[in-house]
Amino acid sequence: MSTPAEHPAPTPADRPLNFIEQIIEQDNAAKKWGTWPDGTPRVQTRFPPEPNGYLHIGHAKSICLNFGLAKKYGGKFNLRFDDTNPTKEEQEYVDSITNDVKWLGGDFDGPNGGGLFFASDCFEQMYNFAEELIRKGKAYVCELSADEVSKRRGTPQIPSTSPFRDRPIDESLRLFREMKEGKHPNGSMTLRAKIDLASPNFNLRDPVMYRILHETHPHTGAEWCVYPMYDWAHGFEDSAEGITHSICTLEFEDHRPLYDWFIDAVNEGRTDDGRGPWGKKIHHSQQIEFAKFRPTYTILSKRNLLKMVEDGHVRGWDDPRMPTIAGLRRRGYTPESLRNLMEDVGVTKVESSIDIGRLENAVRDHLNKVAPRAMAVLRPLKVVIENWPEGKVDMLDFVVNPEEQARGGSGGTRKVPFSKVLYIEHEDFMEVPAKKFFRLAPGQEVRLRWAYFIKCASVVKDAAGNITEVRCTYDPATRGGDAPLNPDGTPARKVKGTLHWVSAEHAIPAEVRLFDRLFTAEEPGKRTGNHIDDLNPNSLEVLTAHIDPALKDAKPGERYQFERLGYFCVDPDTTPAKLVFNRTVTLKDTWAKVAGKD
RNA sequence: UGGGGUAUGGUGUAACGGUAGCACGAGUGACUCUGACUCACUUAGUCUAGGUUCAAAUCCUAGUACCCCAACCA
Repeated sequence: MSTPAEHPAPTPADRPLNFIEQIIEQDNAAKKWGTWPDGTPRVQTRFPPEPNGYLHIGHAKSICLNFGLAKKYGGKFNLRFDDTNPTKEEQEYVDSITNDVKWLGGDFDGPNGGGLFFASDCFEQMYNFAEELIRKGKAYVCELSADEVSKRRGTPQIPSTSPFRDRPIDESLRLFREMKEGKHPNGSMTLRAKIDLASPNFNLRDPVMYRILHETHPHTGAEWCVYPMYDWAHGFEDSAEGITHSICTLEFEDHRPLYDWFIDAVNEGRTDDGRGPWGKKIHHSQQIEFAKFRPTYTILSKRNLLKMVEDGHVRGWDDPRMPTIAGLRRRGYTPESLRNLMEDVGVTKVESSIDIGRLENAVRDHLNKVAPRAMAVLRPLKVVIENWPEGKVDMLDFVVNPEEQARGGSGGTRKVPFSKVLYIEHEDFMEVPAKKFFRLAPGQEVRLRWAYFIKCASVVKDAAGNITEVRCTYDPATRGGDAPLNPDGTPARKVKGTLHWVSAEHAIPAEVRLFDRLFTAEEPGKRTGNHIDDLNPNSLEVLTAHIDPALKDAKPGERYQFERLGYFCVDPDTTPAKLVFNRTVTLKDTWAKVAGKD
């Protein structure tokens, strides 16, 4: 199995608090948000994706952050679809997002879960609040087209204008109702908040609250033809769900005044006890912004990811080369490794980029602990053991997880067949060995992992001079891979190199997909403005490997370490007739570094 | 140009007027039946210029660099 042991994600209590935790702890100390029935200070967070694409590694940070906070402070975490724009949203995305959030551990319906929500469930209420704002003189229907609004936008110094700004309340109310009833075409009018047309913050220059969209919505069907804009809707969704800390990314920083303005506008004239002309005050959560997760050699904008899929640069949203959660999962990443990484990079307001190598390290780290080992040869070189009897098969003990063994566990063993004809990795042999190359070479002795010491006797080449076969002898006294012992118990001789191998007649074929990064530039598109120019033409290499027969019935999603090669995950393309593996990541390769220097 | 943000080793992050620390990377070595893992050591930093102070990454002043904002997207 791919996960023999459950490794809880670390919750380092000794780690210094990040700035959001500091805010929360101050709030908790002041009981700013009240308490849960059991007396714990209330903390409620949410992850609010728009269902217009697949989730990616950047979203993973937000999910881990928001869920992590709810868990740490005994609060609740909501999953909420911010589905206010039916022109872009689809059920497929709702499904994939729900799945990905759960997979990552964003347990919105577990013990720290507040539940699953849709912004569209609040449409009725939001609409009523919008009418209230009109009646309070804080919103008006504007009949400017998008183009005209743009033209009248002004500059930082010159205010925007709208000839409809001072239209009578009754007229706005009538028109807004007509908008809702479908009496006006798309784009003919909008509801705008009456804030400040001269504000240096353009978000406050009478932002649009509602636009007309005669469109079917994945969640509400044909019920509505007016849809709320993000700024108007978002604070309400938070309010309705009782969110305490509304965490978003940095680019929303100058939307915060608007976020607050809308809630304050509704609360104007309302009272705590609800005895006033407008009723009871609504909950006003606190927006907090943090910096995105930005890995190198990666694009993350949904638009560009969608284009990669549509233009066929990858095989789909879940292509193992994609930075999507679905892609990473298929590639073999574990939720634990992603959570650990997010914990590791921390939370700040500094726009920083994360070396993509840290992702690779994170998954190596976790898989090293949990992945069972196996042997597989990617690029075979035939080895014939000259002094091995024809037809003889030796079943040797193979330790399934040496890491577990090192930690005091059994590690488990299983049998692996050894016979006269073997395959080793082609690059593990050099006819003229380089400096410090302590693998197989003429006259040189190496260990075959868990098997025997072998020594290279001769090399067979084809007409073109390519090495086709290496002939070796084995030492029967080294069975199991241990050196013969001196009388005092010390090894009689040492070999520097240990190679992985498979028995040619027993090994089974499997398709193995080797991935490299999708882009060759640290910041794709920086050079030419188009990330496609930085695509790595060699991001996928497919070959047929010879693998340990014990993996014959491996199931999609299972993860293994192919010893000395890397971590591999069984791909869903696997059928009973054909195994397919994805290489998640290679092992660290110090030799490659050394060899590369010469 | 107006508004909103952010600057600490190569990277990510701590230090909240009092010894600039941690992690990753990199380098060296040890160990090793995975050139993996593990372990040890080394490496290298407060954007600039002034000022306040016994003492400044931290406070003040003036700069500089980078990011975001003028969708009926979120």
